[in-house]
Amino acid sequence: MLDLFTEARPQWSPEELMKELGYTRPTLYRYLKSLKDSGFVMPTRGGRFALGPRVVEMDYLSRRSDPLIAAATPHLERLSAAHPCTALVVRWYGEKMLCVASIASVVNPVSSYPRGRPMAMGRGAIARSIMAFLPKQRVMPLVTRYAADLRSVGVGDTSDEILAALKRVRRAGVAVAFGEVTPGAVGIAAPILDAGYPIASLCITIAGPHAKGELIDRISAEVREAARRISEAATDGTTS
Amino acid sequence: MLDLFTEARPQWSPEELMKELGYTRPTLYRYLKSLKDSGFVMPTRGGRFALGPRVVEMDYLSRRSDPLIAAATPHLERLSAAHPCTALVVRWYGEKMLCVASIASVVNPVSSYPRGRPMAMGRGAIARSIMAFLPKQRVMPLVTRYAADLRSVGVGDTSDEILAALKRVRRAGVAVAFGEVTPGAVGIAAPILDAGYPIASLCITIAGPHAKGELIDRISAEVREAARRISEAATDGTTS
DNA sequence: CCTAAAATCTCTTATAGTGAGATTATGACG
DNA sequence: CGTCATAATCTCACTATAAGAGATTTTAGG
Repeated sequence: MLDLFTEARPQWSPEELMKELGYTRPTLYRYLKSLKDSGFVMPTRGGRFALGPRVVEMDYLSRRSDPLIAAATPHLERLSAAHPCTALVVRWYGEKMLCVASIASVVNPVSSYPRGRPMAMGRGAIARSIMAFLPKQRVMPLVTRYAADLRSVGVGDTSDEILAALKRVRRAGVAVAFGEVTPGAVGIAAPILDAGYPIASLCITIAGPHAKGELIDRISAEVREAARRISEAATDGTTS
Repeated sequence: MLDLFTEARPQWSPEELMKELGYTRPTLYRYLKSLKDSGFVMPTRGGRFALGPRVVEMDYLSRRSDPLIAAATPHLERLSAAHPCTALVVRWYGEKMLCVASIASVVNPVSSYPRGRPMAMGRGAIARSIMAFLPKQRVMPLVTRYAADLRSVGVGDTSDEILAALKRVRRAGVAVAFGEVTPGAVGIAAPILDAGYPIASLCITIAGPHAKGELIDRISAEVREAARRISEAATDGTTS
């Protein structure tokens, strides 16, 4: 039932939920009461329901306890102060990627990445920086699944070409993408690793006019170094 | 099971969960798999589990679709720009209060209120601004339940005294609290109403040295007016 | 106060879950 | 690569809980 609450449709009436889920009235009300009592949904105006306070609370708990966020925040602050950009960390959950922390140093950033925003796997520097470090058997299914996207943004036309491109990213330790997600924006991302396995990516996204040749090299080096330090800190912190 | 993930204990191993919940291994693993598949929990280092991406995603959905946040954000920006403070909106969920939006204009605010942080009901300007506008039959149980807190912060020693103090808040349209939640901090809060019923509170919390007599009056007027406008905008928006 | 709609209750019938014990999968170590 | 200990899953008999039709109660609006 909770999956029905989306960006496109954040509120549902009991009648609508009954129809959509195929339950009778007593059953639907029993589920609704259960979700209400636990705080996952709450009534809103007009007799409808929306996601409730428990969701807000749980995200707070998640955010407060994530060692990755603790380790990354100083770097996000530093990078966003040094460049007119948005600095963000995106976690890789094995099947999806979500932004978990972001700081913007420009008022109306060319790209907006609040926490919780999903990211597309087939395009952009973030996705590529993660794919480049996945083991062969984990990356092959993703390459196959997102082949069309990868082709359309010019990564490569065949699996071999795509894997060669990923190998170059792996060697460089950083991925750079021009306008793949947001027209006019440059994305520069490096993976955050846990024992060599990518769990997240640190990215700077900056408006095209600000980012040229030598500056991209400089930012790339800063992002790669910051990602390396976050990798160390986030995994050390958990171990101790 | 999800209630076990707290600020004090954000990670649990399957063995610990088995003991705490009293389930056998197959049952515990079946629940764990179900929560993993739906994204509510995720594995972390050392074979333990923490709250997962679904939580982060759902909070994003909640935040994006909340008309109260859309209506309040410009006011939070304006108020925090005008004073060296933290401006925040706290939602009242009938049994608990959570901060849902906050903007700080000082680097190390005397009080920190990120989204999702729970608030105490028995003390502070926010709680009082909400209680003052609740119908008699809703506020009486709260007055009884939090009598000790209300006494300890000087609101009143008896129910009658407490109700009289709440009546004054209601007449003023704003509650002011000195150091009740955070020593040295002044809180100034006004309720956000939906058809006369309080659903949230707009608050400014500011360091004591910055907040004296005439300035408190001025800020009070600004907060009251902003809360009134948010009340209008948030309920109009939902209706249309 | 009345009425329509929202919400809950009762109880028969249907469906799903728990856990003991067995088995398989995985990871660490030599 | 093989071994071993632990993590994780499977099977199935027994137990527990849920769904929904129809009735009833509660709530909200006029």
